[in-house]
Amino acid sequence: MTAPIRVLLAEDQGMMRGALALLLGLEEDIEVVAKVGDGDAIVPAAQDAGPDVALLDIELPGRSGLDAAAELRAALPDCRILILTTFGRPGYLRRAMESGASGFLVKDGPVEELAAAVRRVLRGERVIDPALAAAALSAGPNPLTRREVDVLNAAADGSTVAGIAARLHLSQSTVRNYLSSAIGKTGSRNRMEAVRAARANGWL
Amino acid sequence: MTAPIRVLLAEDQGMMRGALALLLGLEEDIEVVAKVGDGDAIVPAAQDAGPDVALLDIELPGRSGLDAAAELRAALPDCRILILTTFGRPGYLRRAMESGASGFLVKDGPVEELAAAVRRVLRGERVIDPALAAAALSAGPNPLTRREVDVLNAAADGSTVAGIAARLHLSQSTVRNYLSSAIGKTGSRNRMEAVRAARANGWL
DNA sequence: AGATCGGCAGGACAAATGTCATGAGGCCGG
DNA sequence: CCGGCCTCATGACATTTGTCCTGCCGATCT
Repeated sequence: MTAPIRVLLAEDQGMMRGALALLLGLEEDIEVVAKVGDGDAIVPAAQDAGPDVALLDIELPGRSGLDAAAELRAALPDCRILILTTFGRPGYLRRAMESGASGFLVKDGPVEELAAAVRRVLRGERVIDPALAAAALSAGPNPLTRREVDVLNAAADGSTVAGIAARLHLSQSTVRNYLSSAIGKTGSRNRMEAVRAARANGWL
Repeated sequence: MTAPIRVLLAEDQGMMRGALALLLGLEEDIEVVAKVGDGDAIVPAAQDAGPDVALLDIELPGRSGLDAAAELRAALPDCRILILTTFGRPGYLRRAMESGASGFLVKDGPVEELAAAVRRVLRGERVIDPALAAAALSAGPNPLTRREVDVLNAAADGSTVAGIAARLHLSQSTVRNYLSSAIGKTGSRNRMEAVRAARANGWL
């Protein structure tokens, strides 16, 4: 028998993290060598543990799993990356692929998929839900500019135009222009809808 | 050895559901007799399987775990209810207790807590994070009226006043009054903040 | 060099939103 | 039976928001 597959697990929910770690550990050929609950801890932990596969959640405290994936790719080129997320948003899948991930799993679907995906990814295969891939392609790329994303993010918590302008060091006019164009691009009628639409597409 | 503890598991995320079921099944004295991913399926499944403990997520498709808890309490008075949720919101805890739950667990914290909580609940103990209980008490009860909650919920997706009024069969003036008072009660400056604040407190 | 795009800003205008005062009816507890 | 609360509704008002147009700058592509 060959050496077990070394897996790094990044997931913020403690119970989920523990459960997945235990499950993967039950597999004969898999060993969880690092468990992390914070996005900023991913790269250091990986450099320390040297995993073969990194299993990354997207929504994490600190930097997101997608951002961490890009850095991990640079720091440990031989480590395969498998994104594991709650939300099968088209933009997430797109960004995951651009960040050099080898696979993209949603947290629905059976647990058995997980170990199977880890093995397939290590073999060099890509693991992507075909329906999700189709959705990502048909949705097209993110139409929002950097600043539009910034402004939507700043607006997401209910800040007023003045507050957003202050936070981003912009004039109120500029903020309203960005908001207006973001609303237009998302086909919405106001910021709330725009934020929701952009979120649903994984554009934030 | 006595008969194993019969557990019903309601959780919408397939991977989480499968992982928890497997983990609980590993315990010698616990048997998962029903797995459910939809709030409306809880009571029927419970009547079918006759569990000793029901482990319920709150955010579910169909009716929420809190609503299901109340019905379950009426249908199977001997079944203990343990709420398992992502969000430790004061209002959730309060409503859980009012619905007759015996315990309230957040999905952070170690997995080992879970089996331990199941056993303790069956023994008649209450399982509640003390810090969370304190927060729930200090936060006080939900200050929003039924209609204010309705209107906030309807506003949460970015609908305009006209849309909300149509959906709730109210006049636009009434909707604006409810919004205004909800904004006042939550200490917010607009609906977005009000929705966020109410959500954070578990008032929706 | 010219065209295009993104970032930034101002002004003017219409529409939506939030506030307030006021008042009707219903229901409950003291 | 009265006071208090909730529901529902108007109208008037100030503020905020969203739209549109104009303009400037720098980067990039052709």
